[in-house]
Order: sequence, then structure tokens, then C-alpha cells
Amino acid sequence: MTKLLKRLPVLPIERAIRTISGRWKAVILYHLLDGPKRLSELNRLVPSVTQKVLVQQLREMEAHGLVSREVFRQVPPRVDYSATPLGLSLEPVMLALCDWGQRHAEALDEVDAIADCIVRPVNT
Amino acid sequence: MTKLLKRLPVLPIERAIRTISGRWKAVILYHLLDGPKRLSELNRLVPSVTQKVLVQQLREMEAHGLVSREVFRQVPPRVDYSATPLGLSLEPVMLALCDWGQRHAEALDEVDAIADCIVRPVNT
DNA sequence: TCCCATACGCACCAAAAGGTAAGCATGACC
DNA sequence: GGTCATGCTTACCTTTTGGTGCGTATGGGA
Repeated sequence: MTKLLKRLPVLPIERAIRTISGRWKAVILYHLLDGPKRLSELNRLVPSVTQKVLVQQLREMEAHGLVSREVFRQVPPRVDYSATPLGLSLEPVMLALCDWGQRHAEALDEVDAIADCIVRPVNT
Repeated sequence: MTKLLKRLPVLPIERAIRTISGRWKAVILYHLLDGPKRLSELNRLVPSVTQKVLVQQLREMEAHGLVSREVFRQVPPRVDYSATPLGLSLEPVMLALCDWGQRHAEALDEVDAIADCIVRPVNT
């Protein structure tokens, strides 16, 4: 675990960017915003990510306090990953990033392949 | 220039993160928020960045539409880099990231070495 | 016994990223 | 001629990142 805990930058913006900028991290966190997920679930939700990188990124987000990991004593093995309150507090930031990303695509005339910005399902 | 223009992700949030997550990019953009800067100026403002990486990141931000570059016909050579309107539109997002970064440092008890979040000087 | 689902870990590798240490070009000035 | 300031460019290198392709462990069920 200490191997994972790379020192974060001193500058707050660099720090924030560092915590969410690894491959698949934003996607992973997006899926954890609406509840705990098992590794296998996340793998099914994000088919293109390799298990190795998925575990790696989850472990890193855990080390940075965005994600918590709960191990159940059962077989088959069960481990739930959840967004921590700190991780959840990233939602508006992620939304801002997403809105801007869409704006950026429009500005560069690349709207053809741009996706939506629903970060968390609307609770009814 | 085509060598620099790496395809941006389809997902808006990944796209946004990709445009600002390179080394020194946030710092560079921060300095451009309050007006055009020459390469040498930026180098003095951010002494730790190497010229090679500075140029590289500026060129990439230019390719992504965040930064514009104006070449003057003079000697010594003069090139001004400015934040584009699109680049300027990142300011609130950067502020959100910065606020969150500070919050993150507090949450992890690492407030000792955290910096401020003044993104652009207050116009009086 | 085998197969299943789950959650990892490891060895290896290619590509990407960032950095060091040069070099070149320009015109102006001495 | 040399020096200056500026803005690059290049070669080389190290480190980091993300991926491929295995392997291991657990208990339950057939």
C-alpha cells in the first residue's frame, strides 16, 4: 500500500487533478457515485478496462481517500468498493469538468461523438 | 503540429481532464489567465519547468484551443501566449478543482503545505 | 475429482511523459 | 568579430503508465 501512496502535489489544483486523472478513474468514480460496486460489477460496467488497471486505480483512489473497500468473508470472494464522502464531494467538480468538456467539443467542432453529462441518476 | 494533436477522449469529463492534466499545465494556464505572457516570462514565473516541457505543453494547449500564440517579427524573437476565450472559460472549473484540492488536503490532514486558491487577480 | 465465480498478483513489455544538455536561428549592439 | 536575449529544436535518457497473458486462492456444487 505504501508503494501506491505517491506524494500528492502541494498545489491544490494539481492535487485535485492528480487524484482523478489516471486512466478510467473518472469513469470508475462515476459508477461508484450511485452506490457500492463489486470488482466484477465494475468490470461489466466498463468492459474495456483490464482487471489489473481497474484494481490498480481503485487501490490508488482508496489510498487518496476517494474510495473505501469492504472485504466480506465469503466465497466466492466479495469486495465492495464505495465512494467515500470525500469522493462524493467530487461530484459537482466532475459535473463542472463534464460540462466544460462538452463545451470544448462544441468549440472545436467535435460534437459528433460527445457523450452525455449525467453524473448521478436522479433520485425520484 | 499534427504530431501534437492527439485525439481527445469521447467522454466529456475525460476530455476536460486530458486538456489540463499534463505537467505544469494548470500552473501555466493560471498565469495566462491574467494576460498574455512570453515564454521567458513564463519561465521566470515558473522556474522549475524546463523550457522544453514548457514549450511542449503550450503547444499542446494551443492545439487543444486553450491557448493562442502570437509571433512578432522582431529581434530578439518575441512570442506571446494568451488564454483563448475557451481557455478562460476554464477558470471556474479550475477554481472548483482548487477548492476541492484544499478540501482534500484537509481531509487527509495534509494542510501544512497547501497553497492558496487565488486563480486570477482581483480587478480593482 | 472438476468446474464455477470472485478477487486478486506477477512478469513482461510498449508507449507515453518528463527531464537534461546541448544546439541553432535572428538582429542589435559593441 | 563577439555578446546578448529570445524562442525554439534535437538527441538521449529515465521514469511512469497502461496493457497482455498468465497464475493463485477460496468454498460450493455436480
